Amino acid sequence: MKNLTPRQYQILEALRDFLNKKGYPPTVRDIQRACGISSTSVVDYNLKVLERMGYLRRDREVSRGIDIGERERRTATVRVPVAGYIAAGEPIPVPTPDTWHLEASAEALEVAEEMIKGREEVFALKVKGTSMVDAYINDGDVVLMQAAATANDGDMVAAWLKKENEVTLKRIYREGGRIRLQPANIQMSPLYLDPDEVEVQGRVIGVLRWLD
Amino acid sequence: MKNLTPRQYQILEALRDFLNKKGYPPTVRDIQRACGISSTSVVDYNLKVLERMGYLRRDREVSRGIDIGERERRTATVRVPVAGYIAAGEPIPVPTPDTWHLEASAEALEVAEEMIKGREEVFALKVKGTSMVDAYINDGDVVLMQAAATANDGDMVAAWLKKENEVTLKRIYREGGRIRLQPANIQMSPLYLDPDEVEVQGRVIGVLRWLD
DNA sequence: CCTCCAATCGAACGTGTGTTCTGTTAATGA
DNA sequence: TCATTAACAGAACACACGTTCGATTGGAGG
Repeated sequence: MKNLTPRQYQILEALRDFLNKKGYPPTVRDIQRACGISSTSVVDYNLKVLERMGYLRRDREVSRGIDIGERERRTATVRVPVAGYIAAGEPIPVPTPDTWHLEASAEALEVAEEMIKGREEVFALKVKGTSMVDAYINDGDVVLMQAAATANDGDMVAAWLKKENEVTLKRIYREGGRIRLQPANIQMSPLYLDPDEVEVQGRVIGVLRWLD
Repeated sequence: MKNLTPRQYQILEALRDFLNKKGYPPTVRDIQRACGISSTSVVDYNLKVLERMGYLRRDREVSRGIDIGERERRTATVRVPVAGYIAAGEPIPVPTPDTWHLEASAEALEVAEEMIKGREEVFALKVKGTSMVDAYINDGDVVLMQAAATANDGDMVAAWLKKENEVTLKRIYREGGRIRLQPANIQMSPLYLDPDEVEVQGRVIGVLRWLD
């Protein structure tokens, strides 16, 4: 996304503040006052820029006719079930459609919408052990996954290596009749395997780490 | 709560509809049109009644100054300013109270409350380069920091090494008159330094990583 | 019959508010 | 050096919009 100028950011902040506090959008002059701008035309000018950039929607000739996207107004957070642990020596516990909504008792995680970006069937796994360090993932980290049996070239996936009896997180590439698994750590060498030796268990969306 | 007359119910419905559709509240005349009422004063009259009954809040003399209480703003999510980049060769740009809500952060990040846990003065930095790999942090990751000039033993901190002219992320321990900086990677050896060679720039709260 | 009052209507008033127009300034590039 | 453009200032315009006021209607209660 494009960078905002300080003024644009300032106006967006003022907009959100006003909306939060009052419950309805500000007028051009409300924004002008909040930002210490000396002319309404400056506000109008920047609002037009922000609209062109997609940060908001305006209705012309309408007082307070500013609409910040739904995304920003509502709870931008999603509950993600924690399906279990991910470790080197065992396949990851991918939730099935049956178990998917039975997660009431199980653990869940509150994740910002920004992390998920509207994806469905997302779950989380806690990393056990240090076998993922070549993906810069440490013991105790949380991995966000999307259930998927297939993946596109370049996707970071959880791959079950049947022969080695081991799960690993690597970027996947199809090359000729083989599959290349590329570690995030570029100093490490890729793995070349036959398609029937690898089973994609899910796509890796992101990584979360807490430090206390 | 008391029963609504058909007219009041009708007006409330029109209000919600408009708000959902447009993103901002309607004017008196918008409601009038939507309800097929022939006078604005009728709308005004009924809005006053509804306000007295607590169904909404109005700001007088303000166009579209209607606030339905329904928009509950439970912030299970927190906006965190992105202060800039963190790289090996330069100190991190810690926001000062002046720049906190201003130009320094042209960007912001939506983060789940769970990540912050109520902490104040939290900001984010984008990692540039691979100098933090010994903390399992890769190029492009986002580090959540809490502004702090001091730290407790065991805290993960952003430490500015004056002699080396370099910032690093390590756990800090005071041992005797010296300071031990312990990499997250236990295979790497700790650094021992004099207190005046180290400047704590902030505490590391967490790490975020997106994979696309 | 009457009064009382909630609910509505139509019109008018004053100002809040989006918009536009004319300039000015600073930065950029040919 | 001049032309171009983004960003801003100040003033003015037109009308959208909240408010108010007088009048009417219809029902409830005496």
